[in-house]
Amino acid sequence: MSENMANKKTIGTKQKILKVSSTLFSEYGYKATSVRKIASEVGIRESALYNHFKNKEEIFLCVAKEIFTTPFSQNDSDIKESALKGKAFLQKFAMQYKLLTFDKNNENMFRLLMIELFQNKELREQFMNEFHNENIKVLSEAFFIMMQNSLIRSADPMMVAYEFLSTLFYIRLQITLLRFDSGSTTNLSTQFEKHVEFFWESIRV
Amino acid sequence: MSENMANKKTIGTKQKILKVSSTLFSEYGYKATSVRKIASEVGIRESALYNHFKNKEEIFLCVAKEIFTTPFSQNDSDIKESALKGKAFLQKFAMQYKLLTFDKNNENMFRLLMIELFQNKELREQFMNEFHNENIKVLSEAFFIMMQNSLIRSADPMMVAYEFLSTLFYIRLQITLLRFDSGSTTNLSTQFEKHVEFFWESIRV
DNA sequence: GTCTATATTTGGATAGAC
DNA sequence: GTCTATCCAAATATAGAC
Repeated sequence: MSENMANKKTIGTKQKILKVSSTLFSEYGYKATSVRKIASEVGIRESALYNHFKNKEEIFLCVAKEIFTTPFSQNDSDIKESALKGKAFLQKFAMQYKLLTFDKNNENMFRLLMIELFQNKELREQFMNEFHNENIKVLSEAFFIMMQNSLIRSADPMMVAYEFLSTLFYIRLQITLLRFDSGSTTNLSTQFEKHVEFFWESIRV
Repeated sequence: MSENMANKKTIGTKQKILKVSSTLFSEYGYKATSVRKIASEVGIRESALYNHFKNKEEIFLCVAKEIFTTPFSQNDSDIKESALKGKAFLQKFAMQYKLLTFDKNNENMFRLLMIELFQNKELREQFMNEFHNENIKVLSEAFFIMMQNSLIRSADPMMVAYEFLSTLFYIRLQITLLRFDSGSTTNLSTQFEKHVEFFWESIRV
């Protein structure tokens, strides 16, 4: 409780290191981010960093841990209920996805994920498990329920989930790319909604 | 003509540098690939590299140039003809995409693109233009023709193209990720075909 | 916990002999 | 064109004073 405020200096520094590192790693990647730059932006000397972290990699792992901590899923009973709403469920799901896309912190973590995806085997596995499989699971359960209730045409629920998710991912990637260059995303920002519209027309009975 | 064979040593070395660099860059990215490693794998000293390229960046640019040189498009008359075939056109397009996904050289270039996408503004622009827009253009023209001929339901052709392309991209990314870890892609390898099946059912009248 | 100073490694690049 | 030798800069990390 009082740990948060107790010796603010220590905790503050460690948190500041993580915040700065998070920004730098997600902008330049692991290799191109030097501890020098981190220390400099935090406002301390490099040697002082090592009072808080064993080495550069430990800082990175600490930052990377947050990539997949975004709670995003709904519990099972929630799904069953939501799925019965058909299109509204898809809208809700897509809106959550859109929210993450435009959330500053999630945006950074998504970029970091993309940058390090082919450099880090563990990230690849987490991407597959927690990013892909987790979403597929939720979605295919929902689509299964919709099929049972004849809201949508009959098909492999996993396949439908895959189709729905892949486009969400692609939209997110494109938006993140544009925002990285401070480009306008006005055209793309409605893409999530359009996707739901198109997709619902594609599957409804 | 005889340039290919004339002084094979010189040309051979330059080509070998590019080949080795291509592999290393697409595995570790620009920053994490050292000229030392390149020279070592080529079998020459670092200093000898500089007889062929001005510096490391020039090597990279030379390699990166090949990312978007994959001929993939068909000419316009071809499209009009193919589009009339409806589903067969989609199958053909998806098969070309699949071929690129599993082609060793294209696979490397795709990985390099993904690794450097957020590190290199020019690559981002090329990705948007030559990778995304080019495909969207071809596809939306085809879908437009299909709509005119009442082969598919009426909708925004660009939107339909976007939906079709995004899933292809996602499949490619997943397969490339799995293959990087020497994982099995048997489940995913039929995903392209399944995608076409599902998508055609979604849009046909 | 932070600083100065320093050790050590790695990486990009050049000069000049052969 | 390639080699040896060398330089210089940048980066990770540690030791010890304050």
